[in-house]
Amino acid sequence: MAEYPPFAVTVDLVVLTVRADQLCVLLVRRGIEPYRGAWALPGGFVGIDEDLPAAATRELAEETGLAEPAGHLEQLGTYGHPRRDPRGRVVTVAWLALLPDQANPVAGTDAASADWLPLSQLSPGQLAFDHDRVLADGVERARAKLEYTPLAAAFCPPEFTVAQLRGVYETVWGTRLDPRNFHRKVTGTPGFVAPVGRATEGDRGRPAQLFRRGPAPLLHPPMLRPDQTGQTGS
Amino acid sequence: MAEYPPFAVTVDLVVLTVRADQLCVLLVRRGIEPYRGAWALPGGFVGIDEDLPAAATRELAEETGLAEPAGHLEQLGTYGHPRRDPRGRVVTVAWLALLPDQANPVAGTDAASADWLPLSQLSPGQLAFDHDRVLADGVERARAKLEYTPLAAAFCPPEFTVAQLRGVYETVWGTRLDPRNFHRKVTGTPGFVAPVGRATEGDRGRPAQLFRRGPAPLLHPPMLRPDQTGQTGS
DNA sequence: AGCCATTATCGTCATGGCGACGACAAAGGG
DNA sequence: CCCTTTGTCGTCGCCATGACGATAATGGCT
Repeated sequence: MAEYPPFAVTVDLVVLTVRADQLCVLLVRRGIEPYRGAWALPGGFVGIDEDLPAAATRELAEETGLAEPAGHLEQLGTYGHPRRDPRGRVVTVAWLALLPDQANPVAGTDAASADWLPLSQLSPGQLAFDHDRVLADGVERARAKLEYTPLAAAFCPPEFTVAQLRGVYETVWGTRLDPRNFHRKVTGTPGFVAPVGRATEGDRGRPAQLFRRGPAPLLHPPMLRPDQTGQTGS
Repeated sequence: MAEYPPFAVTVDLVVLTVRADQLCVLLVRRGIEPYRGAWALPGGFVGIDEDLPAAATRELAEETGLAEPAGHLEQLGTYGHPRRDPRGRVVTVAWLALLPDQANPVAGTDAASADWLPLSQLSPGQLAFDHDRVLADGVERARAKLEYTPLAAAFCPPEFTVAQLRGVYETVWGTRLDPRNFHRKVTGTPGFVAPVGRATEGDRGRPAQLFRRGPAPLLHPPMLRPDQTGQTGS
């Protein structure tokens, strides 16, 4: 194999969460060159005997301090432009993680500091390497997957209300959804959510029923995103 | 960079086409170890200065003799189990290609012979490396994408009839679709297909209108797959 | 030529999901 | 005790869809 071009292989993570009605991404501030001082997606090199999902899970645990008990992790795509890293030929396998807002301490295991940044505060060209595009692809994937999978629940704690779930959709899609129709849709789609039997207490307004993720892997029919065709004036 | 584990990076192609009412995949017979004599997905090593999409396009051109004029090519996923290749640590970026049945000569640029094989004739464990799984993922992706994209047209020549398009769906999904409802759906979804203005001649039955691919990147609403819960007699 | 098989295309009708919205239930705060 | 807030259930009309029937336009056959 020595006759073939040697590559370095890394994993990078697009870790998304919803907190305070904002879609946020986990970013680290780079402590070394290149792009020293810039924000970047968390990630690292894959060990020579390490499987790719294992590397992604390991990095996620290192950066967030949790072993993905809840949430969701899937492969997003691979990016390998010859000059994406000035140090040499690095191919990175990007992963998308959706996590509930667990107020992670995000203790930087590495020297770099990490933090949740709202997507609305990020401007293009702000991230190191090609991470702007990776992040954009991840967000796009997340938005699309909310339509036809029950993955919105990955942003919620194990038990959640219909309103919390609706809040996830509204935040990720940037739209408003009718509470009554949303309630009908969620509770009416088989396998989307499963009732716990208990209700919230202590909040404002009428207590809400608690639910868990249902067993359905896909939403049939899908959750429809409202008409996004701008045109404010009807 | 020499301090980081060296990987070999390859691209592998899942090239699908529809011919004779069969979903077929382009496979090559391996001429060297490992897996000598076994069928495998076409692919090869990525050049040290070569971009990943460029490598995929190059391999596709080498194996099929065409520069992807029609059809569709997208990244499928990356597979990198530490022992997927006995020769060493090889990470492969798999790509999915959908092509019209152009009766490609499939002149083996490499010494290996290549051919179209119907999926129905393949049994699990028949392909080299982890290509069984890569192929399964590719087919699954293709089936899913027919639902919400106009990509079925990628299996057709530049100009095609509604019936040809329906045949693609029926073959890839393994179902039957009502010709009248399908016609209404296809011609009624904006941007799915664009009428050419001419019609076929010389075939059996009434001449059919010719269409081209429309500009829509997504199908709204999606093409629904018939209830697959049918317990067939088998 | 005439009939028929074949394929393409248009219509009709009932059903079901969804958007818009009204109504009621169940809590807390003044 | 009323009012506000939030959750849940119902109703109505529209539209896309599945299940057909009907008609149009060809080729093949006798």
